Amino acid sequence: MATIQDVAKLAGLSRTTVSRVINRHPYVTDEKKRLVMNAMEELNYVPNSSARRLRKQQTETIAVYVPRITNPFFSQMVEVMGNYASDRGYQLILCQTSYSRNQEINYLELLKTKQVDGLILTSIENEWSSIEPYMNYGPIMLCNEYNDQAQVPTVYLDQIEGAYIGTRHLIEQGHTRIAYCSGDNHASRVASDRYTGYKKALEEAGIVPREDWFLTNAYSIDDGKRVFNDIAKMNDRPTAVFTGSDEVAAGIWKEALNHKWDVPNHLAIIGFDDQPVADLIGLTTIRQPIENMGQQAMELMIDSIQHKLPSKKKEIKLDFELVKRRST
Amino acid sequence: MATIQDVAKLAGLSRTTVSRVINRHPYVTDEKKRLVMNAMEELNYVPNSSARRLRKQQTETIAVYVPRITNPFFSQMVEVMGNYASDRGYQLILCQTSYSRNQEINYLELLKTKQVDGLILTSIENEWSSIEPYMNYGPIMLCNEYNDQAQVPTVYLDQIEGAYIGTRHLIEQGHTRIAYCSGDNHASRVASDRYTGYKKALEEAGIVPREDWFLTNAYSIDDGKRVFNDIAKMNDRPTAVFTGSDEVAAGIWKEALNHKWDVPNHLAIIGFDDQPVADLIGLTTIRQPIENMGQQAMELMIDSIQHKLPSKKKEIKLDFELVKRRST
DNA sequence: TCTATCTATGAAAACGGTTTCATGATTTCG
DNA sequence: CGAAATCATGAAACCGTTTTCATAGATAGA
Repeated sequence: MATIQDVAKLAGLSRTTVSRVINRHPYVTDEKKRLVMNAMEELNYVPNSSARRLRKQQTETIAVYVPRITNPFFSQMVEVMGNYASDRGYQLILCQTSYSRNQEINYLELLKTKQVDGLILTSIENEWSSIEPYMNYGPIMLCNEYNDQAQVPTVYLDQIEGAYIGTRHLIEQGHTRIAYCSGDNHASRVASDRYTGYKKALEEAGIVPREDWFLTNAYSIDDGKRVFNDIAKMNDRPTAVFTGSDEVAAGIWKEALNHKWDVPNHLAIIGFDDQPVADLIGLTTIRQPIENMGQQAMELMIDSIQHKLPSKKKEIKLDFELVKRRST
Repeated sequence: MATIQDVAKLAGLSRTTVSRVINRHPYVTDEKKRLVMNAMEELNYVPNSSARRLRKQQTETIAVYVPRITNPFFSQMVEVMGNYASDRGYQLILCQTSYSRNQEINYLELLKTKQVDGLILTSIENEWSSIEPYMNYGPIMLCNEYNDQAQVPTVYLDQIEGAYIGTRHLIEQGHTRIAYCSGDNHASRVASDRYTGYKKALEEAGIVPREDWFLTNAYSIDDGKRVFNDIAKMNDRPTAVFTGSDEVAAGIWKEALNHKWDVPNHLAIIGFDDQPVADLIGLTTIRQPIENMGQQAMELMIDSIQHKLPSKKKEIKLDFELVKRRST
């Protein structure tokens, strides 16, 4: 591999001048510039990025944390983030925490060892106090997830509102017996806020939330199937169910079909996210503006890296949209 | 940030000895080792990865190319690759080519500039001759995609066989009027081989493939919907359709339902991949062992980086499985 | 015309590690 | 007991850039 030294020699100039050409510094005559360009071309030279990183103390790489990339919500997020980063000359390192606290902490070392310039968390597994110390080593941002203690830029949706909209919709459809079904991540405000929004809608309508219709630990299609069976076994059943994701909703519906239940007449189901599958099967759902979120977060991150902005709380709140289909 | 020099000073030793401790070299007394450990602890020291990369000439990072991460086939692939890489201490850089030749070439520079130790291609947009020169800069591997000219390790499935199995299944169900529907990437053998397999099954059964039932450019759910409408408009219609992905199949089915067609009686549909959505909607499909492929590819890649194996053709062929559901 | 500023270039330092080489102490072995 | 091998450590070179500093010529302003 040719080095900058080789180029300098061939061009009959110093390393410094070659470097100036590469980095588009002023004060290089056109003639020398041409000499350097030709030499680079001839040697098929490209600057070594490790050396560059070391000297410039920056990596042009950003880490994005997701629980699992196979979750369509997160893969959509990563898609837009990756494309936007690429447009601005940044690489994206994918960190899958697999819902594991340890894995999350492991990956945080990336920032400390200067393998990335900054990181974007789309979910949090640990208490914020475990994450905060890493803020010394580079910018950290939240996207989707949010946290009261975190003094960092945050692009998010008001999940209270999202759940409220969904639950209200069910109430407007005439339901009063509405179950609630979600994942439960204690370090995450997303889950608790949704429950708050759900209760708010119920209470406004004079309905008392029932403990036995509070179903947790549901993330996947399979979890949805299990949830359906739990509901089917109840003596006193709900007529509608609010879910925390389209996958779970799809699982419930699928299993309901297996048991010859009619959706929405025997059970109305509302999903969350508006993933492609929701349109496919006709699921009413609450759309999250994923593209918008992902792009804004990445934009903010790159800006704060490039302008070395001090980290501070800055909230960007986006809006939900109810998408009515035939499951409600 | 503390450097190795700071640690050395605090421990009263040389940089060399500190480096030895970090890298678990032999020939360091337990006492000095302890001194170094304490100093590192006290200074909250971690080695700077850029410096390390520069000196060791390796990055412990691998690039994975996919067309789009939102395609569930590829997100599953990336999930297992990412997890396996992480287990072995490697990072994964995600490169989305967006089906663009330019974008693919852009990303290839990553290898040349030594930002990654190697790269795994799950699809190819350019002619192999455009990619080959980059083999000088580090190991390249194929996973899923394959190419006759590429003298590189390849983990793949025999797509002729996959399409053959699917088409045979349709024939065994009594169909003789079978349409073919897929994407069309000319640089990829996946597409052409599938068509070969399809024709092989037809010809064995004495059926002549029909040009007007050869439908291309189908990748997404929306494409599937379009394809259905194309079929519906035909005067002389097929009774079954072979598709190149579960998404496309799902789109066809969805649109068929909209038009009150009965699947499989009016139109039998077979998908490809066996993604979660296939189980959800009851789609017959051809399962690809994605986890297995991804893991084997990543394993091969890391081994060849660590043992500096010379790049050569080495084919690992895995098998398909037909999953029968109610769409056929 | 003289000085201040701007332009153009290169030598050397710096980034923060790892590896090579040299050296002395200690152990092993014939 | 002497030579060879092994153990333990540090100085210095090295990885390949960018940045700082120094220098000199050209230009502008007074």
